[in-house]
Amino acid sequence: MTAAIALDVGTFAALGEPNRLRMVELLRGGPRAVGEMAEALGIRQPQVSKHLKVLGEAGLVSVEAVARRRIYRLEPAPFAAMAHWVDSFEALWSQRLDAMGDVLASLDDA
Amino acid sequence: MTAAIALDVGTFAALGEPNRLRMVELLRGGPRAVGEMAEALGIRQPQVSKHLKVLGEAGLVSVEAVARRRIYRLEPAPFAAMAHWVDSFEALWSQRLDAMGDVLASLDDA
DNA sequence: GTCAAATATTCCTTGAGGAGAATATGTGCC
DNA sequence: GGCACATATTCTCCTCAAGGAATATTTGAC
Repeated sequence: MTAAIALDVGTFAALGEPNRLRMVELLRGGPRAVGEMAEALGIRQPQVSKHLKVLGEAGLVSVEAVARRRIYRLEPAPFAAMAHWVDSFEALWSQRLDAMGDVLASLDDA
Repeated sequence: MTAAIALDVGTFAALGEPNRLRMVELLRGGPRAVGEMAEALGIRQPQVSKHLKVLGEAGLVSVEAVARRRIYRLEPAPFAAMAHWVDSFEALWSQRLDAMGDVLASLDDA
């Protein structure tokens, strides 16, 4: 029995800041060094480091030192936890999607 | 082709507050009036109303007036958007889960 | 060891947001 | 119309977090 990974509020709090969400979207394309992210996002390096610290404390990213650069990558666990959590809300929209299906069908007919 | 519902940072920001997350978890069990939520969570009514306002502005809840009470319920759309978004990260952990599968298998053996 | 590149940390200022208390608004009841 | 219940709004205080600028730290190159 896989103990469901607990979802932390901190995950949402960390992602609830625009620049941090952008950073996560960027890291979605693969690991990056701090400087690359700063340039790609048009944010000053210190801010990037600070946001990475927050993301790290939330467990969303991990670091690997390569030469004098630090490569950050997304950490799967919190995302898996989020997926599990939000999927448990599926009952919320599944019934409504039935009704919405009719609407979409009628649109397809047009 | 279903136009993917855009995920808003505000969704995370709204859920990134402990009491608001608790309120969402509570509403997960069905629609509730303000007073019920206040009592169930041990939060004063004005705070509940304020948090509901934030949740409403983020599109996470909707209201229905019944007599002199206001029934709040979860709104499916943002949760569906979150589910879609977080699922797009699946590639992140799917490979690692292969490796993790071996670990889990070895644990099962023990 | 010295210098330069890459990143982290500190200090400061400012603004946003949450809690508490009081009050306003709305709505049904008689 | 007046009253009581349910909810929303306002105000104040306070804490925290984000951005900017400067600086410290680490590490590689020579």
